[in-house]
Amino acid sequence: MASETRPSASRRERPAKPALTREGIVKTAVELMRTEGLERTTMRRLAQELDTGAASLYVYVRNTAELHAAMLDELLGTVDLSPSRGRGDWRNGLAQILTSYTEVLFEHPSLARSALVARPSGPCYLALVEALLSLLSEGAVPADRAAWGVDLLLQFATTNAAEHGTREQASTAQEEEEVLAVALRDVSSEDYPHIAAIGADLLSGPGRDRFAWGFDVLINGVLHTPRPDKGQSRRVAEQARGH
Amino acid sequence: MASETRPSASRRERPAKPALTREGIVKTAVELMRTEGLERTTMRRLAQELDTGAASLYVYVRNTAELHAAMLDELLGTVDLSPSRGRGDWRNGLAQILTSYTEVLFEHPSLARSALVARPSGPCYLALVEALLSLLSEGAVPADRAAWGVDLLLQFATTNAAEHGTREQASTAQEEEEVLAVALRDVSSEDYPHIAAIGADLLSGPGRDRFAWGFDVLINGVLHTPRPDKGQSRRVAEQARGH
DNA sequence: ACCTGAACACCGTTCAAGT
DNA sequence: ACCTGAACACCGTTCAAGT
Repeated sequence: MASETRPSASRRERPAKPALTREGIVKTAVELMRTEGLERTTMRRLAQELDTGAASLYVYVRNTAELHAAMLDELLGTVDLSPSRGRGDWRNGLAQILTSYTEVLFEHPSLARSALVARPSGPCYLALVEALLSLLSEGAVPADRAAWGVDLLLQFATTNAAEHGTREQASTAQEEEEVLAVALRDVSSEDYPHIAAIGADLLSGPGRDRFAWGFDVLINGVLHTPRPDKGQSRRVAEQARGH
Repeated sequence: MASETRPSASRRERPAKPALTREGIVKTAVELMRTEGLERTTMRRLAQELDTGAASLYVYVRNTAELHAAMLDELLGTVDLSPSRGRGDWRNGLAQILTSYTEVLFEHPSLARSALVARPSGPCYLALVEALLSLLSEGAVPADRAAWGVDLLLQFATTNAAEHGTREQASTAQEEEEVLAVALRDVSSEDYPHIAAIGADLLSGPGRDRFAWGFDVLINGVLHTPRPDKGQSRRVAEQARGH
């Protein structure tokens, strides 16, 4: 049955076994994650996809954590940073970039989780930070607050993606959310008066609204909160720079 | 050699194999995590500690995720909620509770990570939420903002614990932080002008100061940011309550 | 230098069989 | 009802041996 289009006995349509490269490994890993999820993107499974043994991967990648970091930076390359060049509406630009960032991670919550632990430092991550800083400076946010604020914004967006997000894991998550909803509804108004009074509003609203509100809270907070330790911190920073 | 104090041949000083209970399993798991870390607190290892087979645990616990959730609630029982009863300084009380929460999770970053995914709903978690809500209401924070603000505060504290935190994993984390520090220092000031200008300040300051500043940002932000969707959200909440 | 097979030391979860 | 051993289907990582 159309056997002349099948060039070899190997799986899929890969015609010949391509030479291993770090980049090829990482790209295959991202593709595998897209189709089967991070859970199934194991060294062994990935090696199988590349028609080799798991041990071969260790020539190019130190361990699983490093692989995940490289995959994350690859993924961050798809974040839309173009709003950082639109003059005028810095606040909206920030929201757009963070929304794009969230959307990218939303499809891979487990990778978002690993981003919380292993701080990325690849080129795409740096470009993202640069874009956020440029918009904050356009908004006249003092540089010292912007330095720490970027972290807060990215932490917020990353956590959001790690918490919610799609994939099969969502079924379990939704189940747990229902357990929590029931627990909140059945709460004794004697033991937990405030919870009982607020009730369902603790969980209400679509994620989009909560994200938008949380983003505004952060921006407004940064605008209203000077860094208290300016003198000391500047000294520390200058020491780190070698002054 | 003092063989009369050794009551049986079983491991440790457990004199007789105690009956399995859910509570006993969870407590043993927490103890095991304290001594060997969450990574080694596996079903098999835990069963070994309880002198039984891994399969027996599945009578009391549905799976590993549920075990982790139960362990987390057990741990949350040690968070100091007493500042919620000190009238007057609500803001400081909030900071104290969140600091205690962070400290508890700090010793177990991997559990903090799982708290980001599997929303807890145990009694100790509810008590924590209640304490935070009571202080926010003392501070005259509008109830609708408090409802969403609690989430933001807990998310912030949990993420902080998941990111930093002690244990052996810290060595890898510190290494990655150094990689990032080098990347930031060597950044091209043409490609990344803002990063180059701010430089080391992006990573400067002790975690304590960043936490305190982040907390202030959140509180100030909540105080300055009304929820935009009041009407619709209240309607949804009332529907959920059955009005 | 790169690649491999085999091994080491583990996992979570299920299930038939026992008590 | 509770507990068990054994099995199933996997893991990450290392290492001696090959090319």
